[in-house]
Amino acid sequence: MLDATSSYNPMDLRIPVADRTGHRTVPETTRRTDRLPGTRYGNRPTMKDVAARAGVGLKTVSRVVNGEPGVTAETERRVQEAIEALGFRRNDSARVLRKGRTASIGLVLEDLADPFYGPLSRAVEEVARAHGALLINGSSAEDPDREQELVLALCARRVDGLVVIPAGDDHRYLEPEIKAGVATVFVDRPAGHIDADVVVSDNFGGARDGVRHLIAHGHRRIGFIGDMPRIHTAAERLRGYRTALEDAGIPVADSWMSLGVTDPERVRRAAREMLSGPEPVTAIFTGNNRVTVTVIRVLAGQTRPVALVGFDDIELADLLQPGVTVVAQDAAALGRTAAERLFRQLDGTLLTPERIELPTRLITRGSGELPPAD
Amino acid sequence: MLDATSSYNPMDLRIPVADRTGHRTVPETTRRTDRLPGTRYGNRPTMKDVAARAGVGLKTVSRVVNGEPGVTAETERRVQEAIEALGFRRNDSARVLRKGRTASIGLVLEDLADPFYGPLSRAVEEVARAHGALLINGSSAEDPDREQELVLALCARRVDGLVVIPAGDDHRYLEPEIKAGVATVFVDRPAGHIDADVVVSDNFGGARDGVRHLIAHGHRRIGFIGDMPRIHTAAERLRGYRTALEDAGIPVADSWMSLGVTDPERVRRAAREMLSGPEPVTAIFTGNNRVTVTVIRVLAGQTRPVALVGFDDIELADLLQPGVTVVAQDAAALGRTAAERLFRQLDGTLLTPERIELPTRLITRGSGELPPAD
DNA sequence: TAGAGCCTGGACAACGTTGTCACCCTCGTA
DNA sequence: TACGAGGGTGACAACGTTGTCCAGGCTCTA
Repeated sequence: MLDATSSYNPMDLRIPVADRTGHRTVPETTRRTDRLPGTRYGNRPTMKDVAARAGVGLKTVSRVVNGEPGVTAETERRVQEAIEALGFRRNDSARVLRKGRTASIGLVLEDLADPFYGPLSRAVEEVARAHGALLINGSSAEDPDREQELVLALCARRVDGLVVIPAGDDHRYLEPEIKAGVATVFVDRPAGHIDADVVVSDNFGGARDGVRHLIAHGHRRIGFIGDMPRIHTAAERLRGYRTALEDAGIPVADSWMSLGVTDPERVRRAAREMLSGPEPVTAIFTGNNRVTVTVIRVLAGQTRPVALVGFDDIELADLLQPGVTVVAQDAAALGRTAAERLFRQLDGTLLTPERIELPTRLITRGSGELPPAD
Repeated sequence: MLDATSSYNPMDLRIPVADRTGHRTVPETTRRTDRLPGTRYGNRPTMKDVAARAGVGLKTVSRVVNGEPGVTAETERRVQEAIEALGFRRNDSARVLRKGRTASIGLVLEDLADPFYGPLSRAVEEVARAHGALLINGSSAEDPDREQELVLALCARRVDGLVVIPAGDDHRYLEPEIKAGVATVFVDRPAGHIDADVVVSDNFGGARDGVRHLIAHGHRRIGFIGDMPRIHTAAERLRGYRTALEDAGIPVADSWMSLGVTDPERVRRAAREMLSGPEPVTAIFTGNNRVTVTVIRVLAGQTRPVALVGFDDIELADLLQPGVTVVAQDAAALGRTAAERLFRQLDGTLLTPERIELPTRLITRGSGELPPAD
C-alpha cells in the first residue's frame, strides 16, 4: 500500500487492526528521515516573525489575528501590515494542539462514488460547515478492516466527531474512543455490539410496502435480489419481503430469492434464472440501486413484461418505459439528521443514544403496476 | 452561518475574503470560553501517562509507539501493556506540529452530490490512501468566495497539497501558499492568473465532435444549452459547438444558443423556445449532465423527434428510448491523474507546471443519430 | 496629589509529540 | 584492572499557538 519509492512519506496512517495505538509496524526501510529543520512548512512565517517585524510582542499578534480586544488601532495596523508583507497565515495545527478541538469531523462511508452516498456526504458537509467544521472523508469499500483502520486514523487526528456508515458488524473497538469523548453517529446501518446513536431508513417497512404493492397488483410469485444478509440493510429488506408474502399467505420459494449477489454479472444470471423454469416469477423486488439498474437491463431484453419495484430511487427512473416504481429513501435527510445529532452530542444537549428511523416513500411510475403475465 | 446558540464552537473556519490571515472577525458574542484545562480531548492519556505507568521515560514510549529500534523486548512489553490498559492513542495533532507534514490533502470541488464528482473524488481518495494521506473534502457550490474560503481554511490546516476544481477565475490568492510549498493541482478547469498544474478534459474537441456528429446526420439547425461562459468548461464546449458549425459553413443563429441557464425551469423554457418558432432546431447539444437530463424530459414530451447529444455520460442513458448519445469524459481518470501529479509535486519529481488534456469519447446510442425532422 | 481602576502590551508556560544528545551499563579486549 | 565500544534509555528543547498573569502608563476622582 505504501509507495516505498516515493519520497513523500508522511506519517503512516495505516493502522494494523490488532493494534489500537496508532503506531506503525511497517519495516524500517520504508521510512525517511525528517525534513531538515528550517524547511518545515516551506519556511512559513510564524507569529513570532510577524511580531518581530511589527515591533510588538507575540501575544499582540495573536490578539490581532484572533480579533481579540485590547489592541490600539495603530498597533493593529502595524501588525496587519507585517502579516500582509510576510504572507503570514495562522497554523491551525498548533492551534488545534493548544485548544483541544480540531473543528473537523470524519465521515466513513462505503463508496464516495456511489450515487446514494454523494447527497448524504454533501448533507453532512453542509451541517459541518454551519458549525464551522471541516469534513474528512474516507471510503471503506465495504471492508470491515478498512473501516476500522480509517476510523482509528481519524481518531488519532482527534476529529471532534465521527459519522460512520458501518461496513463491519462489531464496533467495540470504538468504545475507548467514545468514552474519551469522540462524538459518534452511525448512519444507514446500526452499530454492532455498542450503544450509540443510529440513524437509519425504515428498510423493513419500505421493502414490505414495496412487495405488498406488487401483491396488490395480483402478483403471487415475486423474486428478490439483494445484497449479503450480513449487511443490516439487506437483511431488513429481505425480512420486509418475507413478511409481506407471509402476511398474504404466500409461501416463499427458495428459488425466488437471490442473496449476496452484487456484481452485475451474477445479478443478471440470478434474474434470468428466476425468470425461467416451470414456475417463473412475474415480478421482482430489487434490494438496492445497483441491483435495480442491472435488473432493468435484463428486463429490457425480455419479451414478457415483468413487474419491478426497486429499493432506492434512481435518476431518470421516470423516463424509462415503463417508469420504474421504487421505494425511495432520502439520503440527504439521513446525512443531515446524523450530522445534526453529532453536533448536539458535541453541544452536550444530547445525552442518551437513540435510534432514529426515517420513513421511506413508495413512488409509483409504472413498472410496479404491471399485472402478472403468466 | 455560525450557529450562535450552539455550545460547540470550534475555531471559526470562515475566512473573510478580504483577509488572508485566517483570523476571525465575527462578533465577540458568538465566542465561548475555552474548555476547562484538563478536559481537553476528553482527558485522553498521553505518552507521559503511559511512561509513568510503565515506569519508563517519555521517549521510550515514543520509540515503542513508532516502532523505532533500540528498545528491549521486556521494556516494549511493559509499554504495550500500559498503552493497552490506558487506551492510549497517539495524538496526531501534536505529531503534525512537530513533523511539519499533515499527511492530508484537500479537495475542493463544486458539489459532492453531483454524480460527476463522486467518482472523481473517490479516485483522488484512492491515490491519497496509497500515499498514506487522508482526504479533506469541501464543496464550493460554484461560489468563488466560498472556494477561496475553503482553500484558505485548508491551507491554514497545513494540508500537504490541494486538488481544486475552481469555481472562480482568479487564483492569485494562492500564490503565497504555493510559494510556501503547498502542492496544487487544478482539475476540470484551469487556474486563473497563476501558473499551476492543470488536468482537464478536451472540452473543446469533445463538443466539436459531438456537434459534427449531428451535422453528419443531416442537421443544420442545432441548438446549444450550456452553463455560464465564465465557467471555463462551458466556454470551451460552446467554442467547440461554434467551430463545428463554422467548419461546416453553417451560420450560427443567436436564438439557437442558451447560455448561463442552469436551473431546470429555465432550461426547460430555453429548450421549448428553440423548438418552437418559424425555424425550430432539429437537434440539441447539451453542455453538461444536468442540462442533458432536463432536456431529455422536455424532448420526451415532444411529438416530433429531436436529435440530442449531451456532454457527460449519464446513468441508464442506454435504456431510454432512444438511447442517449453522449460525449463522455472520464471523471475517475481526471481525479487519478490530478492526484498522482500532486504527489509527484510532493516528491519533488515534478517541477514545471503542465497542462494535461484527457480525451473524451463519443458514445452513440440513438438520440444523436436521429435524422432531422422538418 | 495620591490612589483606584482601566487600557495596552508582553513574558511565560503549556498543549503532546519527536529529534538530539548525553548518560549509564555491559561486554570484550588490552 | 582499565578502557573503549556500543546498545539501551531518558532529559531536554523545539514545533507554533493560546491562556494566564503581571507591568506600566494613563485617566479619573476624592
